[in-house]
Amino acid sequence: MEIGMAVEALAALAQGSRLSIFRLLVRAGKQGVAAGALGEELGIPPATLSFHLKTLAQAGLIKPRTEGRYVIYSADFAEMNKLIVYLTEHCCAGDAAQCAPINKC
Amino acid sequence: MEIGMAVEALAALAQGSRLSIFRLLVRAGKQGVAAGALGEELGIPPATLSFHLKTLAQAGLIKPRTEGRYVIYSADFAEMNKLIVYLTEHCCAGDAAQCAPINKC
DNA sequence: TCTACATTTCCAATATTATAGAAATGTTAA
DNA sequence: TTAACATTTCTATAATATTGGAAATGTAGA
Repeated sequence: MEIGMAVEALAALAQGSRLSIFRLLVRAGKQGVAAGALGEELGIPPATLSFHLKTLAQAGLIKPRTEGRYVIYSADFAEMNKLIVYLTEHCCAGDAAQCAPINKC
Repeated sequence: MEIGMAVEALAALAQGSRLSIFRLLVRAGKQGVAAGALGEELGIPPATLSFHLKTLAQAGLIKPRTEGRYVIYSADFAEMNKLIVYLTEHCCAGDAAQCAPINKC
């Protein structure tokens, strides 16, 4: 990952509604959740929701797929992991003893 | 971690200069780096640097300590790990088989 | 086709954030 | 105690992001 993409992903997550959307999708797993259900669950009006979903998708953190008239979004776990690696890499100049371990998802 | 702090930490990292500062401090480990050295290394003028360092410190991601007339900043690895846990927790509703593993720092 | 429904796009108002020069604060060494 | 240095605060300007109503687009079923 290069810095521009990392900044974009972090900016996408750095907003309350979007962070809630993303965490809900992380919890949901690969099967994903329809846009409408997200808006219902989180109390976000359609136009605002669409804006936030677009922002997260543009950042690569979530992926839409169409099923009939529904658009179903799911978290991109590989992209999430790339972001985490980007944040933590070269930690403590390689001296792992200085660093706390990170749990798996 | 609760959502307000997570948003604040992500917002702190969602900016090119600050992300570069943080990654440099992650690489440096516990010993940290003086403010001036960070500005020198990254080409950021003093007032701008101070603004960004304050933002990162306020978010809990870095900690300052004073040594003579230098202020030395270091990454807070525990806080970084809390943020990562917050992002990834409850992944795939507990079905770990769906999830890619996350590397240690 | 017509109607209902899901989602997105358009738009304008509002709020937040980044930038860096100049001045202020605090520390060290001569 | 004076001069040099490190860092922060003050300030104004410029740039960017958030919000949601209304209208548009696309899909499904009667």
